[in-house]
Amino acid sequence: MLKKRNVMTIGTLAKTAGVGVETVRYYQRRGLMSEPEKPYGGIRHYDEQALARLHFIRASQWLGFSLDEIGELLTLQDGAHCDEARELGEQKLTSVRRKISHLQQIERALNELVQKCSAGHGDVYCPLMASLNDGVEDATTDKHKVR
Amino acid sequence: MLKKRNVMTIGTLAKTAGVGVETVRYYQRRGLMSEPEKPYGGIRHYDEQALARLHFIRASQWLGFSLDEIGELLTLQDGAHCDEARELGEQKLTSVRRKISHLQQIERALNELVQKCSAGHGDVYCPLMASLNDGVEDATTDKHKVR
DNA sequence: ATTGCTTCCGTAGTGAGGTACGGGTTTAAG
DNA sequence: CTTAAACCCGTACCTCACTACGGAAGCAAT
Repeated sequence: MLKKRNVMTIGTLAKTAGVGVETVRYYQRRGLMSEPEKPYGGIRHYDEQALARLHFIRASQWLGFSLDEIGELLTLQDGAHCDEARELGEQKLTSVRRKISHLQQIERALNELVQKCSAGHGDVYCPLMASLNDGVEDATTDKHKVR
Repeated sequence: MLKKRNVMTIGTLAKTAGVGVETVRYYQRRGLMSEPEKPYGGIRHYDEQALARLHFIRASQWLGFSLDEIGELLTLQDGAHCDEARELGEQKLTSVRRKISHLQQIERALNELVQKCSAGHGDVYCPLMASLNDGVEDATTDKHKVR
């Protein structure tokens, strides 16, 4: 007797993977997961592959890939496209590094402003506000778009 | 004769500040800028204060403040609320630091994966893909929500 | 058999920060 | 005087990743 191992409903699948039912359905609509055929009049069941797919998606998301990019990664699943996968990884790495250095600039500027505020100053005057009014002295004088 | 210095239309104002006209109008709707009274049947004009306000908003945004937070900062404009402003700055600083360290974890994980891919490996197998399938070994074994 | 939780399915709403559209008025240039 | 820009205004739409809603039907326990 073949025990169909770990057959799950969508609810169980979602809970096991730590996502919401709606999220699974959303991934299906996005084409990131397939919808299993449903036995006539009944309820779809999901197996470990579906669970693995969900894990794949969440792991990729954690690395900063968007759902569109994850769709692309999924087409490289067979392991025969390592170069393409690495390329995507490298692009993401570059963008992560850009974000880090942008945030570090902000960190420096903000830290300086907060320090100045903390160092008690005499009168009715706030260094932080003053800087916001005059333009924050961007540490590297490097103009960045906000978005 | 008083020369009303630098009276601008919304278009000039926007261009000078480097934002779109629609953006200025959007800030007005959000209550971050006031709409000057318009001379009967005519076109509103904006002065240097409006421009300064726009600079304030962009500087604050650059530091990572949301438009809601900027609204709050703007109520502290008189310089008499330095403590509150500093408090907001410190909170933002904390959140910026959290983002940086999160991104640094990602940077480490992604870098490792990309390195492994680059180090030529024999057969049809991709270390990056394998990690996505098995779960990325999060450097600090610290579970993060993706959002 | 009745209650009550799931599932199924489509559609719509959220939040952030805008951007675009369309129709009507001004104003400046030629 | 005519035309082209620029302004006014409200409303709708955009991205991203979900999340919520509502009604019908299935399934599990009492």
